[in-house]
Amino acid sequence: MNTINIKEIDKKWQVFWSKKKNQFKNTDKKKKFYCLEMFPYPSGKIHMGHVRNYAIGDVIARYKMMRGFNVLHPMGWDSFGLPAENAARENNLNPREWTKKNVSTMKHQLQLLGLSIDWDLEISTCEEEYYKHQQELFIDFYNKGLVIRKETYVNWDPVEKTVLANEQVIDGKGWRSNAIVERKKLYQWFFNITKFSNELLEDLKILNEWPEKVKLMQKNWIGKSFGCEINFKISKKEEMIRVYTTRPDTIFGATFIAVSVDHPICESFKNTKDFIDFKNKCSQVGTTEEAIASAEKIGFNTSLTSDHPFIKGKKIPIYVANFILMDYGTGAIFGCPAHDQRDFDFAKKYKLEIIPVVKPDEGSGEVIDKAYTGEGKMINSEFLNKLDILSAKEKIIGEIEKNNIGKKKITFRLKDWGVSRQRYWGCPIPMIYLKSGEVVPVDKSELPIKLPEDVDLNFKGNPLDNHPTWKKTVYKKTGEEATRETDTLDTFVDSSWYFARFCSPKLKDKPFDEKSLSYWMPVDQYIGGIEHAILHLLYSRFFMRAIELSNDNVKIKEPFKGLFTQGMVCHETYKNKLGKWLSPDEVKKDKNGFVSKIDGSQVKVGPSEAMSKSKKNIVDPESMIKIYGADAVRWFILSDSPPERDVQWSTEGVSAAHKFIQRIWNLSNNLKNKKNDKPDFIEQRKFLSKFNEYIFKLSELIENFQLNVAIAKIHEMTNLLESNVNKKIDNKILLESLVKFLKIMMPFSPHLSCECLSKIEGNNFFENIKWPEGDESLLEDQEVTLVVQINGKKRGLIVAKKNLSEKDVLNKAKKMDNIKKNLKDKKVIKNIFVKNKIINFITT
RNA sequence: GGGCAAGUGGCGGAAUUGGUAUACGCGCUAGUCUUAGGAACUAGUGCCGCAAGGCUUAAGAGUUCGAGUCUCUUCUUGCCCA
Repeated sequence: MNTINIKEIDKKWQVFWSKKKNQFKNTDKKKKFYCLEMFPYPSGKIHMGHVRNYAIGDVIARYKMMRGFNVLHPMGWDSFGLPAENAARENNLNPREWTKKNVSTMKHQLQLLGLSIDWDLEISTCEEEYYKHQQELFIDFYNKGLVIRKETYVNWDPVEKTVLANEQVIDGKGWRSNAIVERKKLYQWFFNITKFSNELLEDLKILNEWPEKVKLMQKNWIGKSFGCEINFKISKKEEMIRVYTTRPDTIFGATFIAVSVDHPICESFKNTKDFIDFKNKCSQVGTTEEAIASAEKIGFNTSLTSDHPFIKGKKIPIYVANFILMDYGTGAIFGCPAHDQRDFDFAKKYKLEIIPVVKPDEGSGEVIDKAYTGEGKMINSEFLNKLDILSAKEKIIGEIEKNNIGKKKITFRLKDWGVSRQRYWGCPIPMIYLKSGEVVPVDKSELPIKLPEDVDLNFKGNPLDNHPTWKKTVYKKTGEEATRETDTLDTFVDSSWYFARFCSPKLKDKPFDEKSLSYWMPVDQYIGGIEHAILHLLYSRFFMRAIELSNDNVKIKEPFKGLFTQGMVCHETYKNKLGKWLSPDEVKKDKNGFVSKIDGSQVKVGPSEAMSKSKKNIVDPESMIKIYGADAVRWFILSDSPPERDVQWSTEGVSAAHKFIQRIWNLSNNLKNKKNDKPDFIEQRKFLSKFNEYIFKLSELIENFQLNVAIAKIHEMTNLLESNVNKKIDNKILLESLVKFLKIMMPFSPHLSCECLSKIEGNNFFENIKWPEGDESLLEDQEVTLVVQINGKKRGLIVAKKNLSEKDVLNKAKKMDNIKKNLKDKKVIKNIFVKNKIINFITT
């Protein structure tokens, strides 16, 4: 036995593949396969999450290539973003330098994994060659009315001095800075994603290769709701307040009206001190639904009242309330405290009337300490009484439309996508401001609008705005002086079309070549983390539609045909006596558990959690590759758990994978040098039949993403091969099987497979590597094991040829000792026979 | 509070979709070889029992010749939304 030299072999094949530039280009242009993994942010080093993501993708890409597909498997860098700015500030260098250094480190690390990536297609979003085209797309979208500028309240992060998207606000705090978010009014650029609200929702139905879970999350995010607009007349005035509600059935329980602080009716008292104070109070709460829902409900009494549209003579007070947003619905609601928790809280606080209008099947229907939101029958509602909620809704909407005081309406929760960021390290927005106040796009010939290199990052606020000369420009059409937009684009924009750029990544004059795009798109298999289930995927779906709308030669709406979301990589956590986190490097296993390497003291082992810096439970991929080799690291991360679930990294596991690699190496060497025996044909046939079954199984498992099971089956194949080495089987057949086996392993452990195959088949083995085909005819003479049951209990097994008749099975079963014994003194009333599965005797 | 998953040995997990529960791997136990073992190999390993045998997929019920898988109830955990 000789030991495998993983370092040498890894390097040898990585160099070999990099020279074989077109390893994944197939001559058959019809069968294309675009395999894409979410590209990384160049934060410094790759982590195990990347390893898992790209190992999964590589299995799929290599498998498809072996199946004869023309495979596109590119990689790039999501390289704009705030961390570069922060790091640059700390280290006093340009974000570009920091980013470039990280890209080169991480590229090297990815290459150590032996991925089948075509590095000729590499792109980086912070390079002019990329963002130039993004600016072009921005102008195209603008010309199609898909880019709008509007003044809205934004989530203002006071530490980053920038605007955050709603989804970047977590628990009322900035997702990066963790600072409490404020509300601030600003002019912002928006992508008109709501134009496609309904389409984005409806087309989820055709994405049948997406996880149901992700589709559900998107559906909830888009949030289509049916409701109704109702005009409430302000008492003694001609003005109306238009409210939106999804519960028009509860109109008889309406005891107040609440409007947003920005509602037009506030115009008349907007300069009063009380109102200004109130408004200031409101602005301390973030703009997320969550922040608003959890904040204390406060109101401002306008002293106005409104006439209830269905109860003659009833007047209800009008409040301004902090939980009503101007950009959802109409910015006004009617409050029904009995059946909405927010309204209930509000009514309690301001001592407003609470009238129950829905009575549950049990109980009195009285609403005391909590709003009732369940099913029931209408009460206190005149002509709606006794109806259930749904019928009441229909009836009241009918009445409202008949009386001409409102109409049925569909509303979406989805809002337009604010893309302005007050930051340096992003794509400049190609718009200019004229002296007249007009805002226009720059001429396309002026692109790219480059980022300046000489910026002062220590300036709090927007560095581009602070730059002495950058924003000064000239409007090409008229020659007049103008000012540049100093905001840059949200980095989600960068990642919303990179998949399209990969189809023609070096093209100079256009974002993409339409022909290449229609050939490669959509991405056949997209792979990445579940954390991008909503935003990145939704934005990309929007972008593809926006591109289609602004380019007559593009006819693709959905960018990702298949989607797979992988789980996280976890590791046990360790704490010392003082409660301080210890890293896996700082502890070792002892007879009594884990102890500290430094002082030998006892270490408390905590639950396995997602690897994170704060818990110090990180394992560095590069050092693992150095110890165990690329194949073992890839092998282990795929072997232990289903890819969609979290996996636990363990030293034992990766070491076992390494031992397995060594075992295959030995097996391959032994079989190659084995002397030939006189074959026993029955033995041989048995082996071939079993081996053949695995070939079919493996294809199926890979197609279904059951990579952990695929690896288990490869282990079984190994056991089968090893146990047959010393049996009377023609060596040629064993060797042929070994070659097939090594090809099956290729997508998982390409270095090992290539090394072994090159030794068996010589240096040209790589020219035409195909996935082994199973033999249908061999499946026919498989042996099957039938279960013999008595009253559903297992009493014996019959190993027999496939498709044995009921009669034959029955005869065999009745001859078995255990069956004879158990059937004695009993009368068989019937038997149940399922071909190739079971025979079950039913007795009295 | 609502929605969606999931619950199988000491651990990660498998189960042809209603037909041998615990594949495969880790760990553990014993043995062989070795100067050594954190190497390799061999055997064993769900639980109870000396055995025959019995029991077992979070708990309980139901459908069925037959349930990890289907239905209902309860409990627990995770994720998303509020």
